[in-house]
This record gives sequence, structure tokens and C-alpha cells, in this order.
Amino acid sequence: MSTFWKPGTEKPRFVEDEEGGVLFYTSASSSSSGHGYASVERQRQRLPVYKNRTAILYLVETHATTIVVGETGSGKTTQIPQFLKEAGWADSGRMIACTQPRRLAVQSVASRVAEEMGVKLGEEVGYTIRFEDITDAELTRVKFLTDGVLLREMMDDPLLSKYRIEWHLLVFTLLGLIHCFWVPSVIMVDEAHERSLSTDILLGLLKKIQRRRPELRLIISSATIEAKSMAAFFNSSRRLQGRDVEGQGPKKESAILSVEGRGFNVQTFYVEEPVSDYIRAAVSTILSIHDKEPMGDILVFLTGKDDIDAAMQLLAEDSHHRNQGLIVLPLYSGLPRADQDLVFSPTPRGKRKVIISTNIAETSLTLEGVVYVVDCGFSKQRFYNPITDIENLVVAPISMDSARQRAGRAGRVRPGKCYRLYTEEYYVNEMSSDGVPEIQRSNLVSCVIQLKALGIDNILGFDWPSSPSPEALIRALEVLYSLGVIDDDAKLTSPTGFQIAEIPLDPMVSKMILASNDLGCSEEAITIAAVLSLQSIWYSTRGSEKELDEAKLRFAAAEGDHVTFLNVYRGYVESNKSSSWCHRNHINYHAMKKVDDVRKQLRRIAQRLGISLKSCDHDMQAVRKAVTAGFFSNACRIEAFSHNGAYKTIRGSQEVYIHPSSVLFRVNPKWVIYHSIVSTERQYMRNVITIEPSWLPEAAPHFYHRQQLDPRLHS
DNA sequence: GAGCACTGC
Repeated sequence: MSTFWKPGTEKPRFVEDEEGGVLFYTSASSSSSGHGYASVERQRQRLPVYKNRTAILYLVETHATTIVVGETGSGKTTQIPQFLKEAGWADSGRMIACTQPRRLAVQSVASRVAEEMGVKLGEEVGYTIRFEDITDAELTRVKFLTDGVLLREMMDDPLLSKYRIEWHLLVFTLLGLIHCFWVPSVIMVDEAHERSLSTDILLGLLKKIQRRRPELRLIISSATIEAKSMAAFFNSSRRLQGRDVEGQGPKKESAILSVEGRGFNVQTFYVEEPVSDYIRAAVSTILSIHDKEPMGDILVFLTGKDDIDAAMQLLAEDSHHRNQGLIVLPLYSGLPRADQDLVFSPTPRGKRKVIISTNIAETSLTLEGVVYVVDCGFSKQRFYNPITDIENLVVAPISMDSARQRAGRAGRVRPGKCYRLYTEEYYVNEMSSDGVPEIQRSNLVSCVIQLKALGIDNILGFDWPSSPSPEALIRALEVLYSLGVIDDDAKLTSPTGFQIAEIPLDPMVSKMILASNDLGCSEEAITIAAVLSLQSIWYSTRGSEKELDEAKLRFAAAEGDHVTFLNVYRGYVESNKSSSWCHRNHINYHAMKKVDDVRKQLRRIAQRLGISLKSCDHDMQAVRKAVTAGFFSNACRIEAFSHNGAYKTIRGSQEVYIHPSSVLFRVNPKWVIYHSIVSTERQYMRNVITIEPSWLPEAAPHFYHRQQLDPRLHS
């Protein structure tokens, strides 16, 4: 989309894409290979962060924790690891690590840095994401990884420490498993302002590790002034203050450094009166931009697929033909990949692209050529209710941080304009300055088991950047207790607890896999676990809903959705994993490849845990019992005399319904177990399987007492 | 006969 670049203001194509956003290249010429070393060096020196090189190195030398605040395009992500490397932080067996919340960012930043350093990716510079370890145990000195991967690595080496590693080396050399241990001297946590679940857990742990390993340096990289509270977090100490003063080495209080950004100025406009219908307001804003403003693409932020469809419908209906020359494209994560990629195609001359998007365009991917942003002021956010143990997706007002991030999307190639569909008074006086961190909006079962596996027993007393609610923590402990993962003292049980912690899945799914060992259906359990870990294996496009339903019927099993997944996977294998077979059956081929990736990883882990890989062939009772072993707490019974298919959960007596996408919809068996609940006007159970009620007390005697169930059985 | 913001191991 170089159409909009002003002559003379050309910037290296890569320099501005490392701040969380990932640029998708549409032409092969995007790589800067072919430029000499001098040119790369000149590009580096032009980055704003270059001016701070000495300051950064000084602060890292003298402070345990350095917080770098830098806006988009400052170059901090690609440059700081190189500064550290040049200053010797990766010498004598040490390593520099840099975490990112997203896989694509890890890959693109690592390859950019390798390119700038003139080394082969996977040697001196490498990266690790799930399913992909592009590092070399001997050579890699700068390593990029997702924060989730770093958390997993800490389970093998909680202190990320040298003496531990030497001990491990001794043992593991014999076993030939050296490659997973390494010695970071500096860990840079990037995009900390996003406050993702794993970033927050990581920050809490790193603060703890620092007390044991004072030589370890942390760099926390954040895009917002949220940095101040982050600094306060690292400065606060629950231990005696006096101890810190005496020691030599780096200062314990953290330093904050600001790096200027490189975005262009974005002029912001507000509505004068609050709007009652932000979809209509967005559409009329689009049309008025198109009427009055010079060329440049428009990015519209709405909350979800429904909003986007409605807005596109309104634009299509526009009778004044003002929308001529507009190319309107939807963008959300559920969209098939080919449709998503359309938004990255160049805008034809004389046309204007309008991308109507969810939050996916706020952080996860970057669109070049956007000059106008329309911001409705809302997004869908997850909220967790620990009382009902249900996660809800609700439309909620965004924070000022989000609003600024959205606006910034207009200023990447030239000065832009942002139209906010709320009043300035609202923005200034009512909008909250930052969002609720994910850890305060989530089910914490996985988080708690990870901390337990890292030897942190006092979960309620853990030093979090933002504390989750005690109710949510207690609920997580209850669930883990009922699964037999922790004992009466809230310690991980052996071996069950440790085994479940080892499996990178929701503990209820992991429990299902463990139970499948005795039931002789581990292959089936692993396939089901892999499918459940994806959004959907079905390929759905607008207008083809009926064909999809028909395709589903070809695989439908009377036992329910889990068994249906097994039928799909068997068909996929029998077709020799053919993409045309997937296409014919409305199955997402890329999703099936992912299922295979996850299966491979899980089979490896299962074998390590001593689970024998066995198939039960057609014994679906074994499979249903394995599901029950993990998901007994999600059991439901149909209401007596129910005409509309209402179920009640056994645990909380919540009214729930089978989701229309389930193969058991309208079949309404008496007893079912669900995998998850989606809440809209009704609570819908997604992925449902039939069970026998007598299995429940067998699977969880402490959770279900027979006397509690039997009356219902005969009612 | 209805719907799924976004990540990650």
C-alpha cells in the first residue's frame, strides 16, 4: 500500500511493525535483503530508540528492573536485545530473552533481528513458540519466545538459574535432553501494558526470582503510562526493606525510561451528542469521510460479527450511491483465512478500502494504509463469574488506553484522523483510564495449577501485579480439589496433580486424558482434547450454513459432539489427510492440521507421563467415561416435563440449553455433560455428550453423593 | 433453529 507514502518520507518497511502488530506482506519485495550492512546500520540508527542506547544500557547495568515506555514504532523490541548483545550481556554462556504475547510477533521480530545482525535465524538469534523451537543449544544467544512458553520452561527450571541448570545438565546430559535449558541474563517482557494472563503471571514470578537471583535483569516494555504502576509493583517489597540496602549489585528500585514513538499525528474528533445507535453512526461517519476527505483507507472498530454484518448491510443498502468507490471488507478472527487476507491486498487506484473490524485490528495485526479510524467506543470483553463458574462475553466500554491505541492505527503512514462515536466529555470524565487486567476477568484453574507446579503454595498470598478476586482463586482451588489435583493442604497430589500440571491444557481436559489410560482410550481422548482446544473444525461461510449442517449430519454420532469429532478425525485420516476431502465436507483443513500438531505434542507428553497410547476402537462407552472423569462438574439433567429442551446443571441448578450447533440439539437426551457454556439470552451448552448418571459418583465420589443423585434418577 | 472479542501452552 505504498500508494500513500509521501516521496522523501519513506521508512524502512520493517521498522514500525514490531510493536505487537504484525505486518502481512503482500509482495515478495518486502524483505530488505540485498541492502548492504551499512544500510541496515543506518536504518537502525534512524530509529528513535537509538538515541537512548547509552541510557538503556546504563539503566540495565545499574538497576534490577528497567521499565521502557515507548510508543509504536520506537524500535525498542528489535533494538534493545541487540544493544544488550553488543554490550556483552550474552557473553560467557549467558542469554538474552525477549517475550511477546503472540506467536506471530515472536516469529517476525526474531527474523528481523537475525536479519539486522546478519546471522542465520536459529543460530545466534532464535525463537521458541509452541510446536516450533528454532534455537540452537550451543549457539543461540538472543532468544525470542511467547510468555506462555517461558512459563512452561520455568516449570522445568523455576529459578531460570545457573546452578540449577548445571545440576540439570549433569542429569540430563545423560538423557540427551540438554536443549531445553538455558541461562538468561536479561529478560525483556514486551507488550506488558496489554496485561495478558500469562504476562501477569510471568511478572509476578520474575519479581520473585529476582530476589533469589539478583544478577538477573528485567526490562519491562510498555506502551502506556501504566508503567508507573508497574514500577510501583517492582519497587514494593513484602520482605524486610533493610536487606536490600546493604547488598552490592544493581539498585532494587526500578528505573523508568521513555522512548519517543514514530507514529504520525492523529487529529481526534468527537460526536457532540451521545449516539443511540453506534452502528448507524459508524456507517454515516464512513460515508461522510468518503464524501469530504482525501483518499486513504478507513478502519472501523465495532464489537463483533453481528455488528459488522449489520454495518455492511447498511452500507450496501445506501441508496444515494455515495458509497461508490468503496471496497468494504469485514475482519474478525472467525473469518476464514482467505477472507481475512483480503484486507491486506492493495487498494486499487481511485478506490477507498473500508475495513470493518473487531478488536483484532487493535493489537493483533496491523493494516498499512489506514488514515481514518472510526471508534465506536465498545468491545466485547470476557468476564468471569466465580459463583456460577461461567465466563460471559459482554459488550463493554473500552478504556482510554484502548481508545488511544485505536486512534494510533490512523497515523502509521501519514497524519490521520480518528472519529470517536462518543463525546469528549465522556472520554475525559467517564472513560476509565485502563482496562481490567485479564487475570481479574478469567477462570483461574490453569493459572493456579501452573503456580502450584512452580512450587508456589500460598496462592492467595502471591504478589500479583493486579490481584485476582479471592472468590475466583477459591473457586479454582475447589475445582482442582474436586479433580484430585490438589490435596487437603492444597498441595499438588502425586502423581495426578503433577501429571495434570505437565499437560498444556485446561486441567479438566488433562484429567480426561489421564483417566483414558485406565479406560484404554487414550488415542481417542487425545484427539478430542486436540479438537476442543481449537475454536472450530468446521468451515463456515455466509450462505452455506445449510450445507454445513448437512455435512455435520454425515459425521453425527448419537453419543454426542465429542464422538462426532472422532468420526471426523477418522474420516480425515482415511482420506490420507486430504484437503479436498476437508473441503467437500465443510471441514477446515488448517484446523485439522492444527489438530494433528496438538495430537503429536500430547502423544509425546502422554508417553513421558507413562500413559500407554491405546485405541478403544468402537467402544464409545470408554470415551464417554473418560469425558465424565474430567467434566463431571458440568453434568446436566433435562427438566421433567420440559417442552423446550431446558436442562438444569447438577451443581448449581442453572437453567441451560443444548446449543443449536450441537448434534444433540433437539435430541435432548436425559443426562449430558457439556464442555463449555456460551451465554447469550440463554445459557447454551457447547459440545455435549450423553452419559449415564451412575458414572458421576464413580468419577467423583466426593463431589456427587449417591443419595443426592438417586431421587432425581427416579423422578 | 442460533451464534463465537482476542490470545496462549
